[in-house]
Amino acid sequence: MENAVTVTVGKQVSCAVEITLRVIGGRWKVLILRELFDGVKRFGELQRALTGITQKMLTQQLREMERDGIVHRQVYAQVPPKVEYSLTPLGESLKPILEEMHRWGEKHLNS
Amino acid sequence: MENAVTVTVGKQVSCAVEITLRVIGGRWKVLILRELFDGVKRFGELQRALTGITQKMLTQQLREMERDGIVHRQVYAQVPPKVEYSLTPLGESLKPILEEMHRWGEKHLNS
DNA sequence: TTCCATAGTATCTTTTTAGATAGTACCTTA
DNA sequence: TAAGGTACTATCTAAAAAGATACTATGGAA
Repeated sequence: MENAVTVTVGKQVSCAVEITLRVIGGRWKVLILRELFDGVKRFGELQRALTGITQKMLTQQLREMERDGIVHRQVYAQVPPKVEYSLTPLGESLKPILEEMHRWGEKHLNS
Repeated sequence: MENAVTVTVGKQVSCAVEITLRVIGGRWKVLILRELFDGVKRFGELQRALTGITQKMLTQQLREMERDGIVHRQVYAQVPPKVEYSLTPLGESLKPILEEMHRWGEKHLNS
């Protein structure tokens, strides 16, 4: 958290915390992560679990998470299509953060 | 992180993690927090430290953080005005999360 | 032949978030 | 009398994120 680790300035990142925030930020990513901490899931399973998400949003978020290296996408050459999503080791390494955030959120609720 | 702690559904929060994300999310809050982990700061000091932030944004973010109970606002009845901002104990309790996020962000940079 | 399931794309609209810019109040000092 | 310093508020605009809706491909089953 020291200023020494500052990276870039301006429109860019000025603290490494911002990188993490970009990776897990937004309305859906933490919820997707929660599902995937459970294990491998298919596209449709995720969609059913995340009530309210549109296909477009789910696809878009999963693509970003893949690009960020936290989600692995496994396509099976079948019809109808089958695609499985899972966490990469980097994705798994977010778990302590999410757990801390979860505890904090609960505490905040009752205060 | 268990589904048991789920709170509300729909437009509302479905996991406690989302609460934390709301409190620290956005472009500026983590940076403001970083400044305040350093100690008490005046409005102008914060503005100078956060290169690029507008007064409106700084005021707005600080108000939200105050409403969320993580920032304390101390007004001195002087002219010209003097207002000091500091973290509440609840605000301080975010430090472990931000530290974890910082470590993760750094690791992600070099990978 | 038509329908179904799955995992998408493609557009368009709405909502949210952020930024730019100008104006305010008040006492002190020059 | 005018300017300065501090911490704002008020509008308006731009950009980003999210949402709604419709469309696609493919092979097997009815």
